[in-house]
Amino acid sequence: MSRTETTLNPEEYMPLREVVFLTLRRQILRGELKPGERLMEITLANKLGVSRTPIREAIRKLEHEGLVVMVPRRGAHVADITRQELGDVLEIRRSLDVLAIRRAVRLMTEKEVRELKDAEETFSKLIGEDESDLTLLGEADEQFHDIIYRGTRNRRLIQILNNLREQMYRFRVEYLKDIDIRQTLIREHDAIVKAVEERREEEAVRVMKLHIDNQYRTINKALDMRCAGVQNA
Amino acid sequence: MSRTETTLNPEEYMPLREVVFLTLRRQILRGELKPGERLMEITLANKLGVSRTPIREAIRKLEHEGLVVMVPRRGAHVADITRQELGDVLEIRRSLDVLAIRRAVRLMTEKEVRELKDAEETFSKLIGEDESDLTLLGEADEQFHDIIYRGTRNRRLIQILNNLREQMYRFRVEYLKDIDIRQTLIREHDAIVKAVEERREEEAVRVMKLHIDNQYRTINKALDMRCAGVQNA
DNA sequence: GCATCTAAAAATGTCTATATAATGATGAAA
DNA sequence: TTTCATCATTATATAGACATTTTTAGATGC
Repeated sequence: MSRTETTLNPEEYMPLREVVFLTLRRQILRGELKPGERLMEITLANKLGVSRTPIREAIRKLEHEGLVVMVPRRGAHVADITRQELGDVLEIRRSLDVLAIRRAVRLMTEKEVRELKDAEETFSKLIGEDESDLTLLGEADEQFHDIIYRGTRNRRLIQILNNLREQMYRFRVEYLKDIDIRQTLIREHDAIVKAVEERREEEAVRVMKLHIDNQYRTINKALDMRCAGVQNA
Repeated sequence: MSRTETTLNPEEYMPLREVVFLTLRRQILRGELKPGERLMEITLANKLGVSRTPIREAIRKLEHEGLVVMVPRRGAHVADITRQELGDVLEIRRSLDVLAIRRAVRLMTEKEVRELKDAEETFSKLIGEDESDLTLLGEADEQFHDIIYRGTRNRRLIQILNNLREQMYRFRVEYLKDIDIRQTLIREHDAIVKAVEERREEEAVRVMKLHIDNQYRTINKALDMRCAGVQNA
Protein backbone atom coordinates (compact mmCIF):
# COMPACT_ATOMS: atom_id res chain seq x y z
CA MET A 1 0.00 0.00 0.00
CA SER A 2 1.17 3.54 -0.52
CA ARG A 3 2.69 5.42 2.35
CA THR A 4 0.76 8.63 1.83
CA GLU A 5 -2.54 7.01 2.67
CA THR A 6 -1.69 6.46 6.29
CA THR A 7 0.98 9.01 7.04
CA LEU A 8 -0.34 11.85 9.13
CA ASN A 9 2.64 14.10 8.71
CA PRO A 10 3.94 13.87 5.15
CA GLU A 11 6.78 16.21 5.96
CA GLU A 12 8.86 13.94 8.08
CA TYR A 13 9.48 10.27 7.78
CA MET A 14 7.57 8.11 10.17
CA PRO A 15 7.91 4.35 10.27
CA LEU A 16 4.71 2.46 9.70
CA ARG A 17 4.98 0.89 13.15
CA GLU A 18 4.77 4.39 14.58
CA VAL A 19 1.64 5.21 12.60
CA VAL A 20 0.06 1.96 13.68
CA PHE A 21 1.14 2.57 17.27
CA LEU A 22 -0.44 6.03 17.36
CA THR A 23 -3.61 4.77 15.72
CA LEU A 24 -4.10 1.91 18.15
CA ARG A 25 -3.14 4.06 21.08
CA ARG A 26 -5.74 6.65 20.23
CA GLN A 27 -8.38 3.99 19.82
CA ILE A 28 -7.57 2.51 23.20
CA LEU A 29 -7.51 5.86 24.97
CA ARG A 30 -10.78 6.90 23.39
CA GLY A 31 -12.37 3.67 24.44
CA GLU A 32 -13.00 2.50 20.89
CA LEU A 33 -10.96 -0.53 21.78
CA LYS A 34 -12.37 -1.72 25.07
CA PRO A 35 -10.47 -3.27 27.95
CA GLY A 36 -10.07 -6.99 27.48
CA GLU A 37 -10.61 -6.77 23.75
CA ARG A 38 -8.18 -8.92 21.83
CA LEU A 39 -5.76 -7.41 19.37
CA MET A 40 -5.35 -9.92 16.60
CA GLU A 41 -2.47 -9.30 14.29
CA ILE A 42 -4.02 -10.45 11.04
CA THR A 43 -7.32 -8.70 11.67
CA LEU A 44 -5.57 -5.45 12.48
CA ALA A 45 -3.22 -5.83 9.54
CA ASN A 46 -6.14 -6.19 7.17
CA LYS A 47 -8.07 -3.38 8.78
CA LEU A 48 -5.17 -0.94 8.61
CA GLY A 49 -3.91 -2.19 5.29
CA VAL A 50 -0.39 -3.06 6.39
CA SER A 51 1.47 -6.28 6.99
CA ARG A 52 1.81 -7.96 10.33
CA THR A 53 5.34 -6.77 11.01
CA PRO A 54 4.51 -3.13 11.85
CA ILE A 55 1.45 -4.34 13.78
CA ARG A 56 3.61 -6.59 15.91
CA GLU A 57 6.12 -3.86 16.64
CA ALA A 58 3.37 -1.39 17.49
CA ILE A 59 1.89 -3.90 19.91
CA ARG A 60 5.29 -4.27 21.58
CA LYS A 61 5.34 -0.54 22.18
CA LEU A 62 1.79 -0.55 23.50
CA GLU A 63 2.75 -3.37 25.79
CA HIS A 64 5.56 -1.36 27.26
CA GLU A 65 3.28 1.66 27.64
CA GLY A 66 1.05 -0.58 29.69
CA LEU A 67 -1.92 -0.18 27.40
CA VAL A 68 -1.97 -3.78 26.23
CA VAL A 69 -1.04 -7.05 27.89
CA MET A 70 0.76 -9.82 26.06
CA VAL A 71 0.39 -13.47 26.85
CA PRO A 72 2.96 -15.63 25.05
CA ARG A 73 1.45 -17.71 22.30
CA ARG A 74 -1.96 -16.27 23.03
CA GLY A 75 -1.66 -12.77 21.76
CA ALA A 76 -2.39 -9.33 23.07
CA HIS A 77 -5.44 -7.73 24.61
CA VAL A 78 -6.26 -4.24 25.79
CA ALA A 79 -5.14 -3.78 29.37
CA ASP A 80 -7.85 -3.44 31.93
CA ILE A 81 -6.93 -1.05 34.68
CA THR A 82 -8.22 -2.08 38.07
CA ARG A 83 -9.06 0.52 40.65
CA GLN A 84 -6.07 -0.68 42.59
CA GLU A 85 -3.75 0.02 39.68
CA LEU A 86 -5.34 3.40 39.12
CA GLY A 87 -4.50 4.26 42.70
CA ASP A 88 -0.98 2.94 42.20
CA VAL A 89 -0.44 5.15 39.17
CA LEU A 90 -1.82 8.23 40.89
CA GLU A 91 0.38 7.69 43.90
CA ILE A 92 3.46 7.65 41.70
CA ARG A 93 2.26 10.67 39.80
CA ARG A 94 1.81 12.48 43.06
CA SER A 95 5.45 11.99 43.97
CA LEU A 96 6.74 12.87 40.54
CA ASP A 97 4.43 15.82 39.99
CA VAL A 98 5.77 17.25 43.22
CA LEU A 99 9.31 16.78 41.96
CA ALA A 100 8.30 18.32 38.65
CA ILE A 101 6.70 21.39 40.12
CA ARG A 102 9.71 21.95 42.36
CA ARG A 103 12.05 21.92 39.40
CA ALA A 104 9.66 23.95 37.27
CA VAL A 105 9.38 26.68 39.87
CA ARG A 106 13.13 26.96 39.96
CA LEU A 107 13.93 26.55 36.28
CA MET A 108 11.12 27.91 34.15
CA THR A 109 11.96 31.06 32.23
CA GLU A 110 9.71 34.09 32.32
CA LYS A 111 8.63 33.24 28.80
CA GLU A 112 7.57 29.78 29.88
CA VAL A 113 5.66 31.17 32.82
CA ARG A 114 3.75 33.34 30.40
CA GLU A 115 3.02 30.32 28.23
CA LEU A 116 1.71 28.56 31.30
CA LYS A 117 -0.53 31.53 32.02
CA ASP A 118 -1.81 31.52 28.45
CA ALA A 119 -2.51 27.81 28.63
CA GLU A 120 -4.45 28.34 31.81
CA GLU A 121 -6.53 31.06 30.17
CA THR A 122 -7.26 28.90 27.16
CA PHE A 123 -8.37 26.16 29.47
CA SER A 124 -10.70 28.31 31.54
CA LYS A 125 -12.17 29.91 28.44
CA LEU A 126 -12.99 26.49 27.06
CA ILE A 127 -14.69 25.58 30.30
CA GLY A 128 -16.64 28.82 30.22
CA GLU A 129 -18.28 27.88 26.96
CA ASP A 130 -21.42 25.80 27.06
CA GLU A 131 -21.30 22.64 25.06
CA SER A 132 -17.55 22.52 25.43
CA ASP A 133 -15.86 19.69 23.60
CA LEU A 134 -14.49 17.25 26.15
CA THR A 135 -11.67 16.19 23.86
CA LEU A 136 -10.56 19.79 23.42
CA LEU A 137 -10.83 20.34 27.13
CA GLY A 138 -8.69 17.31 27.79
CA GLU A 139 -6.09 18.54 25.36
CA ALA A 140 -5.99 21.96 26.98
CA ASP A 141 -5.46 20.36 30.36
CA GLU A 142 -2.71 18.22 28.87
CA GLN A 143 -1.11 21.32 27.36
CA PHE A 144 -1.04 23.03 30.74
CA HIS A 145 0.75 20.18 32.43
CA ASP A 146 3.09 19.68 29.50
CA ILE A 147 4.44 23.19 29.94
CA ILE A 148 5.26 22.43 33.56
CA TYR A 149 6.86 19.16 32.61
CA ARG A 150 9.00 20.76 29.97
CA GLY A 151 10.03 23.35 32.52
CA THR A 152 11.71 20.65 34.59
CA ARG A 153 14.53 20.21 32.05
CA ASN A 154 14.56 16.55 33.02
CA ARG A 155 13.78 14.55 29.94
CA ARG A 156 13.40 11.26 31.68
CA LEU A 157 10.98 12.77 34.14
CA ILE A 158 8.95 14.23 31.28
CA GLN A 159 8.83 10.86 29.61
CA ILE A 160 7.69 9.00 32.71
CA LEU A 161 5.08 11.57 33.64
CA ASN A 162 3.64 11.62 30.15
CA ASN A 163 3.40 7.87 30.28
CA LEU A 164 1.64 7.91 33.63
CA ARG A 165 -0.79 10.58 32.50
CA GLU A 166 -1.53 8.51 29.46
CA GLN A 167 -2.75 5.71 31.66
CA MET A 168 -5.51 7.96 32.81
CA TYR A 169 -6.66 9.46 29.55
CA ARG A 170 -9.16 6.68 29.42
CA PHE A 171 -10.90 8.21 32.42
CA ARG A 172 -10.41 11.80 31.40
CA VAL A 173 -13.74 12.08 29.65
CA GLU A 174 -15.42 10.59 32.67
CA TYR A 175 -14.10 13.07 35.07
CA LEU A 176 -14.24 16.19 32.95
CA LYS A 177 -17.97 15.67 32.62
CA ASP A 178 -18.51 16.78 36.18
CA ILE A 179 -19.35 20.49 36.10
CA ASP A 180 -18.35 21.22 39.68
CA ILE A 181 -14.97 19.66 39.10
CA ARG A 182 -14.25 22.05 36.29
CA GLN A 183 -14.45 25.06 38.55
CA THR A 184 -12.18 23.35 41.02
CA LEU A 185 -9.75 22.60 38.22
CA ILE A 186 -9.64 26.24 37.20
CA ARG A 187 -9.02 27.35 40.75
CA GLU A 188 -6.20 24.86 41.16
CA HIS A 189 -4.57 25.68 37.87
CA ASP A 190 -4.83 29.33 38.76
CA ALA A 191 -3.18 28.78 42.11
CA ILE A 192 -0.38 26.81 40.45
CA VAL A 193 0.27 29.56 37.95
CA LYS A 194 0.39 32.13 40.67
CA ALA A 195 2.77 30.12 42.83
CA VAL A 196 5.07 29.52 39.87
CA GLU A 197 4.99 33.19 38.93
CA GLU A 198 6.00 34.19 42.40
CA ARG A 199 8.50 31.34 42.60
CA ARG A 200 6.99 30.07 45.80
CA GLU A 201 8.07 26.46 45.72
CA GLU A 202 6.36 25.13 48.82
CA GLU A 203 3.05 26.77 47.92
CA ALA A 204 3.24 25.27 44.44
CA VAL A 205 3.92 21.85 45.92
CA ARG A 206 0.98 22.20 48.27
CA VAL A 207 -1.43 23.04 45.47
CA MET A 208 -0.09 20.35 43.20
CA LYS A 209 -0.65 17.70 45.86
CA LEU A 210 -4.17 18.98 46.32
CA HIS A 211 -4.65 18.86 42.57
CA ILE A 212 -3.66 15.22 42.32
CA ASP A 213 -5.61 14.21 45.41
CA ASN A 214 -8.72 15.83 44.00
CA GLN A 215 -8.19 14.02 40.75
CA TYR A 216 -7.99 10.77 42.64
CA ARG A 217 -11.22 11.44 44.47
CA THR A 218 -13.01 12.60 41.35
CA ILE A 219 -12.05 9.66 39.22
CA ASN A 220 -13.02 7.29 41.98
CA LYS A 221 -16.36 9.02 42.31
CA ALA A 222 -16.88 8.75 38.57
CA LEU A 223 -16.07 5.06 38.77
CA ASP A 224 -18.54 4.58 41.61
CA MET A 225 -21.23 6.20 39.50
CA ARG A 226 -20.47 3.97 36.59
CA CYS A 227 -20.72 1.15 39.06
CA ALA A 228 -17.93 -1.35 38.75
CA GLY A 229 -16.97 0.09 35.42
CA VAL A 230 -13.34 -0.85 35.83
CA GLN A 231 -13.43 -3.81 38.12
CA ASN A 232 -10.51 -5.99 37.37
CA ALA A 233 -9.38 -7.89 34.32
CA MET B 1 18.66 -23.72 14.80
CA SER B 2 17.22 -25.62 17.68
CA ARG B 3 15.52 -23.84 20.49
CA THR B 4 17.32 -25.60 23.28
CA GLU B 5 20.67 -24.11 22.34
CA THR B 6 19.69 -20.64 23.34
CA THR B 7 16.98 -21.14 25.90
CA LEU B 8 18.22 -20.51 29.39
CA ASN B 9 15.28 -22.02 31.15
CA PRO B 10 14.10 -25.12 29.31
CA GLU B 11 11.20 -25.50 31.70
CA GLU B 12 9.03 -22.66 30.59
CA TYR B 13 8.37 -21.29 27.16
CA MET B 14 10.13 -18.11 26.34
CA PRO B 15 9.78 -16.35 23.00
CA LEU B 16 13.02 -15.96 21.11
CA ARG B 17 12.67 -12.19 21.26
CA GLU B 18 12.80 -12.45 25.02
CA VAL B 19 15.96 -14.55 24.95
CA VAL B 20 17.57 -12.12 22.54
CA PHE B 21 16.41 -9.20 24.65
CA LEU B 22 17.92 -10.62 27.81
CA THR B 23 21.14 -11.52 26.05
CA LEU B 24 21.65 -8.08 24.54
CA ARG B 25 20.58 -6.39 27.75
CA ARG B 26 23.13 -8.28 29.77
CA GLN B 27 25.85 -7.46 27.27
CA ILE B 28 25.02 -3.78 27.38
CA LEU B 29 24.84 -3.65 31.17
CA ARG B 30 28.12 -5.51 31.48
CA GLY B 31 29.75 -3.16 29.07
CA GLU B 32 30.46 -5.84 26.50
CA LEU B 33 28.48 -3.73 24.11
CA LYS B 34 29.86 -0.25 24.52
CA PRO B 35 27.95 3.03 24.32
CA GLY B 36 27.66 4.21 20.77
CA GLU B 37 28.26 0.75 19.36
CA ARG B 38 25.95 -0.05 16.51
CA LEU B 39 23.50 -2.92 16.74
CA MET B 40 23.20 -4.33 13.26
CA GLU B 41 20.35 -6.70 12.71
CA ILE B 42 21.97 -9.16 10.34
CA THR B 43 25.20 -9.28 12.28
CA LEU B 44 23.36 -9.96 15.52
CA ALA B 45 21.07 -12.44 13.82
CA ASN B 46 24.04 -14.43 12.57
CA LYS B 47 25.87 -14.17 15.85
CA LEU B 48 22.91 -15.39 17.89
CA GLY B 49 21.74 -17.88 15.31
CA VAL B 50 18.23 -16.51 14.89
CA SER B 51 16.46 -14.58 12.19
CA ARG B 52 16.10 -10.84 12.14
CA THR B 53 12.53 -10.75 13.42
CA PRO B 54 13.27 -11.55 17.07
CA ILE B 55 16.30 -9.26 16.90
CA ARG B 56 14.10 -6.38 15.78
CA GLU B 57 11.56 -6.94 18.50
CA ALA B 58 14.25 -7.24 21.13
CA ILE B 59 15.74 -3.97 19.97
CA ARG B 60 12.34 -2.31 20.28
CA LYS B 61 12.19 -3.40 23.88
CA LEU B 62 15.71 -2.21 24.57
CA GLU B 63 14.80 1.09 22.98
CA HIS B 64 11.92 1.52 25.35
CA GLU B 65 14.12 0.57 28.29
CA GLY B 66 16.37 3.40 27.23
CA LEU B 67 19.36 1.16 26.67
CA VAL B 68 19.52 1.68 22.92
CA VAL B 69 18.64 4.58 20.68
CA MET B 70 16.95 4.12 17.34
CA VAL B 71 17.46 6.45 14.42
CA PRO B 72 14.91 5.78 11.69
CA ARG B 73 16.46 4.25 8.61
CA ARG B 74 19.84 4.21 10.23
CA GLY B 75 19.52 1.55 12.83
CA ALA B 76 20.12 1.26 16.51
CA HIS B 77 23.10 1.93 18.73
CA VAL B 78 23.80 1.47 22.41
CA ALA B 79 22.61 4.52 24.34
CA ASP B 80 25.27 6.68 25.82
CA ILE B 81 24.22 8.15 29.13
CA THR B 82 25.44 11.67 29.69
CA ARG B 83 26.23 12.84 33.16
CA GLN B 84 23.21 15.11 32.91
CA GLU B 85 20.93 12.17 32.22
CA LEU B 86 22.49 10.20 35.03
CA GLY B 87 21.61 13.03 37.37
CA ASP B 88 18.10 13.14 35.94
CA VAL B 89 17.59 9.45 36.60
CA LEU B 90 18.93 9.65 40.13
CA GLU B 91 16.70 12.58 40.95
CA ILE B 92 13.64 10.60 39.92
CA ARG B 93 14.85 7.56 41.82
CA ARG B 94 15.25 9.70 44.89
CA SER B 95 11.60 10.70 44.80
CA LEU B 96 10.35 7.23 44.07
CA ASP B 97 12.64 5.45 46.49
CA VAL B 98 11.25 7.71 49.19
CA LEU B 99 7.75 6.76 48.18
CA ALA B 100 8.77 3.12 48.10
CA ILE B 101 10.33 3.08 51.53
CA ARG B 102 7.30 4.84 52.99
CA ARG B 103 5.00 2.19 51.63
CA ALA B 104 7.39 -0.61 52.53
CA VAL B 105 7.63 0.51 56.14
CA ARG B 106 3.87 0.44 56.37
CA LEU B 107 3.10 -2.67 54.38
CA MET B 108 5.93 -5.18 54.69
CA THR B 109 5.10 -8.29 56.65
CA GLU B 110 7.32 -9.55 59.44
CA LYS B 111 8.43 -12.31 57.13
CA GLU B 112 9.51 -9.81 54.52
CA VAL B 113 11.39 -7.77 57.08
CA ARG B 114 13.30 -10.90 58.00
CA GLU B 115 14.08 -11.48 54.33
CA LEU B 116 15.39 -7.96 54.13
CA LYS B 117 17.59 -8.61 57.12
CA ASP B 118 18.90 -11.80 55.55
CA ALA B 119 19.63 -10.01 52.31
CA GLU B 120 21.53 -7.37 54.20
CA GLU B 121 23.61 -10.02 55.95
CA THR B 122 24.38 -11.77 52.69
CA PHE B 123 25.48 -8.46 51.26
CA SER B 124 27.75 -7.53 54.11
CA LYS B 125 29.25 -11.03 54.22
CA LEU B 126 30.13 -10.75 50.56
CA ILE B 127 31.79 -7.43 51.19
CA GLY B 128 33.72 -8.91 54.08
CA GLU B 129 35.40 -11.41 51.82
CA ASP B 130 38.55 -10.39 50.03
CA GLU B 131 38.47 -10.80 46.30
CA SER B 132 34.72 -10.43 46.32
CA ASP B 133 33.09 -10.83 42.96
CA LEU B 134 31.69 -7.49 41.88
CA THR B 135 28.90 -9.10 39.90
CA LEU B 136 27.77 -11.08 42.91
CA LEU B 137 28.01 -8.00 45.03
CA GLY B 138 25.86 -6.07 42.60
CA GLU B 139 23.29 -8.82 42.59
CA ALA B 140 23.15 -8.88 46.37
CA ASP B 141 22.60 -5.14 46.41
CA GLU B 142 19.88 -5.55 43.81
CA GLN B 143 18.27 -8.26 45.91
CA PHE B 144 18.17 -6.00 48.95
CA HIS B 145 16.37 -3.24 47.12
CA ASP B 146 14.06 -5.65 45.35
CA ILE B 147 12.68 -6.81 48.67
CA ILE B 148 11.84 -3.24 49.59
CA TYR B 149 10.26 -2.66 46.20
CA ARG B 150 8.13 -5.74 46.47
CA GLY B 151 7.06 -4.60 49.90
CA THR B 152 5.38 -1.57 48.38
CA ARG B 153 2.59 -3.66 46.84
CA ASN B 154 2.57 -1.18 43.99
CA ARG B 155 3.39 -3.06 40.83
CA ARG B 156 3.77 -0.04 38.65
CA LEU B 157 6.18 1.50 41.12
CA ILE B 158 8.22 -1.68 41.17
CA GLN B 159 8.38 -1.69 37.42
CA ILE B 160 9.49 1.92 37.12
CA LEU B 161 12.08 1.63 39.87
CA ASN B 162 13.55 -1.51 38.39
CA ASN B 163 13.82 0.25 35.07
CA LEU B 164 15.55 3.24 36.60
CA ARG B 165 17.95 1.06 38.52
CA GLU B 166 18.76 -0.74 35.34
CA GLN B 167 20.00 2.47 33.80
CA MET B 168 22.72 2.49 36.39
CA TYR B 169 23.86 -1.08 36.33
CA ARG B 170 26.42 0.03 33.83
CA PHE B 171 28.08 2.07 36.52
CA ARG B 172 27.57 -0.43 39.27
CA VAL B 173 30.92 -2.08 38.81
CA GLU B 174 32.58 1.31 38.80
CA TYR B 175 31.18 2.35 42.07
CA LEU B 176 31.36 -0.92 43.92
CA LYS B 177 35.10 -0.95 43.31
CA ASP B 178 35.60 1.75 45.89
CA ILE B 179 36.41 0.04 49.18
CA ASP B 180 35.37 2.94 51.41
CA ILE B 181 32.02 3.09 49.72
CA ARG B 182 31.31 -0.50 50.64
CA GLN B 183 31.48 0.22 54.33
CA THR B 184 29.17 3.16 53.87
CA LEU B 185 26.78 0.96 51.93
CA ILE B 186 26.67 -1.56 54.75
CA ARG B 187 26.00 1.14 57.30
CA GLU B 188 23.20 2.59 55.23
CA HIS B 189 21.58 -0.75 54.49
CA ASP B 190 21.83 -1.56 58.16
CA ALA B 191 20.13 1.69 59.13
CA ILE B 192 17.38 1.05 56.61
CA VAL B 193 16.73 -2.42 57.95
CA LYS B 194 16.58 -1.11 61.48
CA ALA B 195 14.17 1.69 60.60
CA VAL B 196 11.91 -0.70 58.72
CA GLU B 197 11.98 -3.18 61.60
CA GLU B 198 10.92 -0.50 64.04
CA ARG B 199 8.43 0.91 61.54
CA ARG B 200 9.92 4.35 61.81
CA GLU B 201 8.87 5.87 58.53
CA GLU B 202 10.58 9.24 58.72
CA GLU B 203 13.85 7.74 59.82
CA ALA B 204 13.72 5.27 56.94
CA VAL B 205 13.05 8.11 54.53
CA ARG B 206 15.96 10.08 55.89
CA VAL B 207 18.40 7.21 55.46
CA MET B 208 17.10 6.36 52.02
CA LYS B 209 17.65 9.92 50.83
CA LEU B 210 21.15 9.78 52.19
CA HIS B 211 21.69 6.47 50.44
CA ILE B 212 20.71 7.85 47.05
CA ASP B 213 22.63 11.07 47.51
CA ASN B 214 25.74 9.12 48.38
CA GLN B 215 25.25 6.99 45.34
CA TYR B 216 25.05 10.14 43.23
CA ARG B 217 28.26 11.48 44.66
CA THR B 218 30.06 8.18 44.37
CA ILE B 219 29.14 7.57 40.77
CA ASN B 220 30.10 11.10 39.86
CA LYS B 221 33.42 10.63 41.57
CA ALA B 222 33.97 7.41 39.71
CA LEU B 223 33.19 9.19 36.48
CA ASP B 224 35.63 11.96 37.30
CA MET B 225 38.32 9.36 37.88
CA ARG B 226 37.62 7.71 34.59
CA CYS B 227 37.88 11.16 33.12
CA ALA B 228 35.14 11.95 30.65
CA GLY B 229 34.23 8.31 30.48
CA VAL B 230 30.60 9.02 29.78
CA GLN B 231 30.61 12.39 28.23
CA ASN B 232 27.75 12.60 25.83
CA ALA B 233 26.77 10.60 22.77
C1' DG C 1 -27.42 -33.99 29.60
C1' DC C 2 -22.71 -33.44 30.60
C1' DA C 3 -18.00 -34.38 30.07
C1' DT C 4 -14.19 -35.75 27.31
C1' DC C 5 -11.58 -36.48 23.36
C1' DT C 6 -10.40 -35.45 18.67
C1' DA C 7 -9.88 -32.80 14.67
C1' DA C 8 -10.02 -28.60 12.19
C1' DA C 9 -9.38 -23.76 12.10
C1' DA C 10 -7.14 -19.79 13.50
C1' DA C 11 -3.58 -17.17 15.63
C1' DT C 12 1.08 -16.51 17.01
C1' DG C 13 6.17 -17.12 16.46
C1' DT C 14 9.71 -17.34 13.23
C1' DC C 15 12.04 -17.06 8.88
C1' DT C 16 13.21 -15.30 4.28
C1' DA C 17 12.80 -12.36 0.30
C1' DT C 18 12.19 -7.95 -1.87
C1' DA C 19 12.14 -2.98 -2.03
C1' DT C 20 13.85 1.33 -0.44
C1' DA C 21 16.90 4.45 1.62
C1' DA C 22 21.49 5.87 3.20
C1' DT C 23 26.35 5.83 3.35
C1' DG C 24 30.89 5.55 1.60
C1' DA C 25 34.06 5.21 -2.07
C1' DT C 26 35.68 6.20 -6.52
C1' DG C 27 36.42 8.98 -10.39
C1' DA C 28 36.21 13.08 -13.08
C1' DA C 29 36.26 17.95 -13.56
C1' DA C 30 37.42 22.50 -11.96
C1' DT D 1 44.36 19.12 -4.85
C1' DT D 2 39.77 19.56 -3.74
C1' DT D 3 35.03 19.06 -4.50
C1' DC D 4 30.99 17.22 -6.38
C1' DA D 5 28.41 13.61 -8.44
C1' DT D 6 27.44 8.95 -9.33
C1' DC D 7 27.54 4.20 -8.30
C1' DA D 8 28.07 0.26 -5.41
C1' DT D 9 27.48 -1.62 -1.03
C1' DT D 10 24.96 -2.21 3.04
C1' DA D 11 21.20 -2.01 6.20
C1' DT D 12 16.49 -1.27 7.30
C1' DA D 13 11.41 -1.62 6.42
C1' DT D 14 7.84 -4.28 4.92
C1' DA D 15 5.54 -8.26 3.19
C1' DG D 16 4.41 -12.86 2.84
C1' DA D 17 5.24 -17.91 3.72
C1' DC D 18 5.80 -21.66 6.90
C1' DA D 19 5.65 -24.11 11.35
C1' DT D 20 3.83 -24.67 15.85
C1' DT D 21 0.49 -24.12 19.23
C1' DT D 22 -3.84 -23.03 21.06
C1' DT D 23 -8.57 -22.95 20.91
C1' DT D 24 -12.93 -24.14 19.58
C1' DA D 25 -16.45 -26.95 17.84
C1' DG D 26 -18.38 -31.30 17.10
C1' DA D 27 -18.95 -36.02 17.97
C1' DT D 28 -18.93 -39.86 20.96
C1' DG D 29 -19.35 -42.17 25.29
C1' DC D 30 -21.00 -42.36 30.00
